Amino acid sequence: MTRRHEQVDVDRVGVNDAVLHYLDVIYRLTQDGQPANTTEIAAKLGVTPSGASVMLRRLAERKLVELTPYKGALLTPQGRQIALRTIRRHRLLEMFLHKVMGFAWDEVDEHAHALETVINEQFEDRMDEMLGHPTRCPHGHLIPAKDGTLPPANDVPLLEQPIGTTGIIRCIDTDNNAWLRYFGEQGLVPGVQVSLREVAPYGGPVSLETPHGLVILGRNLAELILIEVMPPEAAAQQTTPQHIPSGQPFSDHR
Amino acid sequence: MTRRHEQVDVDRVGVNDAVLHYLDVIYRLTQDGQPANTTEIAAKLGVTPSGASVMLRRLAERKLVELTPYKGALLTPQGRQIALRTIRRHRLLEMFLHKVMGFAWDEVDEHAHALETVINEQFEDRMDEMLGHPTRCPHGHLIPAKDGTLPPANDVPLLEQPIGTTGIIRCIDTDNNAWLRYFGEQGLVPGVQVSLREVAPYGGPVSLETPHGLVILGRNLAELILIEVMPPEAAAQQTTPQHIPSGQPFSDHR
DNA sequence: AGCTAAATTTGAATGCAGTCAAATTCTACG
DNA sequence: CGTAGAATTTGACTGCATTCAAATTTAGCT
Repeated sequence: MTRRHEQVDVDRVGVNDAVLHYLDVIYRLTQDGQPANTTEIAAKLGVTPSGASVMLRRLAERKLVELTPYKGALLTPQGRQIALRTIRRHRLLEMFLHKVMGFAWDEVDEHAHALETVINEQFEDRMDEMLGHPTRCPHGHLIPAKDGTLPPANDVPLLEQPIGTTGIIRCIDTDNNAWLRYFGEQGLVPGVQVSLREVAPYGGPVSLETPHGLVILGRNLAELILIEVMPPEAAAQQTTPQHIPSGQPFSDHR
Repeated sequence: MTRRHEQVDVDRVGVNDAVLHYLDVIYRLTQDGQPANTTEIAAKLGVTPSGASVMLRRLAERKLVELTPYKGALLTPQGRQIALRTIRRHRLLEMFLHKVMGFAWDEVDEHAHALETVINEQFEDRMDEMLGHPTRCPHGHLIPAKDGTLPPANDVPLLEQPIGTTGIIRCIDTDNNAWLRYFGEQGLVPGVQVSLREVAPYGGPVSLETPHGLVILGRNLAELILIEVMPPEAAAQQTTPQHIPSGQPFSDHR
């Protein structure tokens, strides 16, 4: 009966599936620093705004969110801690589903979502161990450490770089599975080297050079690519990708 | 939106976590053909008998159990189908947790229980495939096939055999984790060859010969061992086990 | 500043799984 | 065969997440 010293006493009554999903969604919506508004939260969770409103009040009573009525919700440090734990589990699960079980990267989110609130610490740790303590999910999002800190990263949006920039794709920042599948088909996955060739004006398409050839992407998709910029010298010589994760990491199934 | 042709339309509204756990428990309690009584069901689920009583009425309304008030509950064919699906998922999960993730056989039930109502068909199929379509869980219980049939088996209780009988352990029929751990320590796991040496009278201890030597077990534990009897000729020569699953299938962890 | 439209909250209600206490039914035994 | 004690069900209630409809607040525009 000794109390384990986790950061937050998550086992306290009242932190259940629903609460975890709310905190998860609020975390994602507040990453820009702005409070998450009720309608957005409701939409992400597939409930009505009135339902979300009621639930937000409950979360505020439990000191998991800081709620300014009619304005929006931010996470308290406690709420953030719990959210980060769920997100850690979600992303570890995605990695596990992809690397160990061979699910495609556009399939893992659905499964991980169902499992993230159900697995326990032992399961979490075992996945982490099996995967060699990964720092990113298959899409490239950072996996929070157990203490709630995020590993360092210097990802920048590809489209915010000057023409001619070369870098390694670090993240495809979307949860749209159809788009993910398309990115995969184009060879645009984390670890692959890309160079920004051309950006057509007035929201027009974007030309990228990849090891597999030239790729033309709509602006909306290209915006989702985050890279780590390579210094020009390094960019000049190296042309092979080092990693090639993809929708199909193994060979024998699906 | 085409409707998949599963046996039972489980996706119909009203089959949720709680229902699945009830059906699972009722299935186990009615395997002897006798109706499961309310108090037993309640105890297995950790709820009060009154709560279970109410839920049983609901399950009867949904035609998942056949309820005779004050007598007990049996599963309808529909209910059995759904229960078997959950049990299949539970046992596949146990196998997965043990073989793929390296959990000890006394740890897998807890995790599998949490996950069994959450995973979907795709996940189930993927595990099945990865494991090579196993027919038994780590403890030796049969894994129902997708169509709800049980694979053939000729397991018999070791203690119902005459002294001198030799066989292969097929199942350790308990969900008591402490006992499972002890069985594992004694080398009494599915696949291992045992011979029944001696049964002390008046409920006394039982002596077994295993590849690792002589084991003395209490009657209550020995009763849980199911074997497949070997013909005497075969029993005479072969002394090495062929399988050796155990709490620790891998070498590099835990 | 006023007004309208959108966002948000409130209030009343629902469905579900559970509790407790009281009433009912069953069963086994003298 | 009657009755005590156990098992079971019923009834009234709770907590939670949800819904819908109505009320309220906010924000944008002229």
